[in-house]
Amino acid sequence: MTEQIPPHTACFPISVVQELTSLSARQIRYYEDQGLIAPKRNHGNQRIFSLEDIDRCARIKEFMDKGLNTAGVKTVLDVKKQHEEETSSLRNRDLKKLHRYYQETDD
DNA sequence: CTTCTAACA
DNA sequence: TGTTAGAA
Repeated sequence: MTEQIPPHTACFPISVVQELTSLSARQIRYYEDQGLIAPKRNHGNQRIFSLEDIDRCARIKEFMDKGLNTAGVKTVLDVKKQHEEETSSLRNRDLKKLHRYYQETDD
């Protein structure tokens, strides 16, 4: 009865996002129009957000409050994503090095 | 009652 | 961005 909710599974209505992010429904829908978020829809065409979507909304709000427009937010988010991809690929290289090291060492 | 879209006093 | 009308 204490199962956790996978961050990527969408199951929250816009009202929950409003309470958790202090954003208005208007702003949340605007973010979607601008391509900043892509929440799923249920059979009634209502938006359903995942924890990742909500977290993204909160981060978008931070930048918007700092005066960035939607284009600026897109850029920042893209740069941040690229940085994460780079660091992960670097970790993979380190893992490959370790893998080689142990293959050469253990015999 | 809640959410959606579209439009504008 | 807020708000509102009308539909779902």
